[in-house]
Amino acid sequence: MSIRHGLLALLDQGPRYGYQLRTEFEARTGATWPLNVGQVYTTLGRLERDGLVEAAGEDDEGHQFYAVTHEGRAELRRWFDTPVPRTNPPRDELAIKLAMAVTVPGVDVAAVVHGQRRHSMQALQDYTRLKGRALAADSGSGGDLAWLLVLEQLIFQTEAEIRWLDHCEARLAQHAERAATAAPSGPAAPTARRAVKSRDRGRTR
Amino acid sequence: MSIRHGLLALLDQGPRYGYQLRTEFEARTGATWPLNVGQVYTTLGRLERDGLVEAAGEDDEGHQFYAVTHEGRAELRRWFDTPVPRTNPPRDELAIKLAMAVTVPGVDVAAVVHGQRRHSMQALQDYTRLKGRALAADSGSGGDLAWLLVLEQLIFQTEAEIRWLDHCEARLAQHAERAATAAPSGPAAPTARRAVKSRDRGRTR
DNA sequence: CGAGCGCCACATACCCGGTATACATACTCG
DNA sequence: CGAGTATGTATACCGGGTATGTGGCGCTCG
Repeated sequence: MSIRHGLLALLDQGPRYGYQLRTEFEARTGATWPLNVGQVYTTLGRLERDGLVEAAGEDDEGHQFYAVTHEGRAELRRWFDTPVPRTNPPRDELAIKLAMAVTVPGVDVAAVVHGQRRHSMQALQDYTRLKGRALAADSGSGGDLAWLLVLEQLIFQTEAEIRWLDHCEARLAQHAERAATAAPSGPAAPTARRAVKSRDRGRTR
Repeated sequence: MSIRHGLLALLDQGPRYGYQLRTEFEARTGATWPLNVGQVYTTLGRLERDGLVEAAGEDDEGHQFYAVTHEGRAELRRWFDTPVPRTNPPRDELAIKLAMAVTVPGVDVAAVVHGQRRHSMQALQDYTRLKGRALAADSGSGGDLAWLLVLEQLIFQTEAEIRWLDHCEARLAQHAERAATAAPSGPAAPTARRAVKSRDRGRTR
C-alpha cells in the first residue's frame, strides 16, 4: 500500500498527471526504488476506482490530470496518523534463507553468511558514498531532505544487517561447540528431525 | 522469490505434501510470517510448471507428495551461493512515508516520527520477550536455532529503525534551525517546489 | 450419542506490486 | 536528415498476499 499512499500524498500538493508523479516520486526516493511508470497508471486507476482521486481534465497538451477527492484527503490523513505495523513486518528473504540454511543438512552456512556479509558491506559503502555526494551537492540550505533521510534509512538497515550476520556467526560457532562437547564422538541426532506435529510455538496475537 | 526457494529447501530434505510444508515453514519463521496455506499450493504448482519439482505419488491417505528434481537442486544451490541483492532492497513503507511527510506541507512530521517510535518500541519489546521465552524453552542443546535467528533479525532491524527515527528527529530540528537563521523573518521559500525538470540525481549502476 | 467445534488438507478467486513492452510524439545532436 | 533520447500513456503478465470455500476426521460436552 505504500505506492498508493505515496501518490496520494504527491497529489495532495495539487493536480498532477501520470508521468509527473513518477518524476516527483523518484526525486524523493531516488535511485533506490526506481518506480516503473506503468505502476503509476494502474495505481491511479485503482485510486480513481476507490474514489480517492478523480480526473481533473486535460491541459492543452493532452495530459490527463488527477486530483485528490475529499475522501482521498481523509485517507491520507489516516495514513500519516497511524504508524506502519511492525508486528508482522514484510518477509525478509535473507532471514528466510538463513533459517533454511541452518535447517537443511548439507549447506555451508558459514559460507552463506560470509558471502552475504561481503555483499552487504559493498552496499553500505555505496550508500555512504551517495550520502556524501548528497551532502556536498546540498551544501546550502537543506534542499533534498527526503532523499537524505531515505539514504540514511538504508544505511541504518544495512548496518543492522551486517551486525546481525556477525551475531549469527558467533551463535553458530557457539552452537557447534556445544554440540561437540555434548556428544564428543558422533552426535546423537545432528539434525534431529522434529516430528511434524511440533507446531504451535506461542503465537503473537 | 523467497517462498519459492524456501519450499524448495524444505523439499530438499525429502518428499513432502502441501500442508506439511506450511507446518515446517512456520516452525522456522514462526509467528512473524505466518504462511497462508493457499500460497503453498499455488507455489508448488509454479515450481512443478518450471520443472524444479515433480509429483511423487500419494500415500494411503491421499496426500499428494512432491519431490525436488535435479534442476530444482541446482536452483537451490544457486540460491544459497549468491547473496540476496541489497542494492535495490524492497520498498520500505516507513521510509516512503517520512519522505512524503517532509515534502508535502501541512503534515506534522514530528508527530509521525513519535507515533511510529512508540509503536516500534512496543514491537521491540514483544520480540525481546519472545526471545526470552525461546531461550528458556530451549535450555538444552539448540533445538530451534532457526527461529532464534529470525527473532534476532527482527530485533536488530527494529533497533535500527528506532535509531533511525531518533536520527530523523535530530535532523529535522537542525533543519528547522538552519531555516530560521537563514531567513529570520519569513523563510524565502519554505517548501521550495522544485521544477519538475529536476530529475536525474546520480543513479547507482 | 450426536451436534458442534476445531484441526487437517486442498483449492480457488481476487487484489496489489513489479516488470516488460508496445506505441506515439518531440527534441537534439552528429 | 536520421538516430537516439526524453516525454508520455497504456496494457499484459507474473509472483506474492489474503480471504474464502469445501470436505473429512476426531474430540468434547451437553
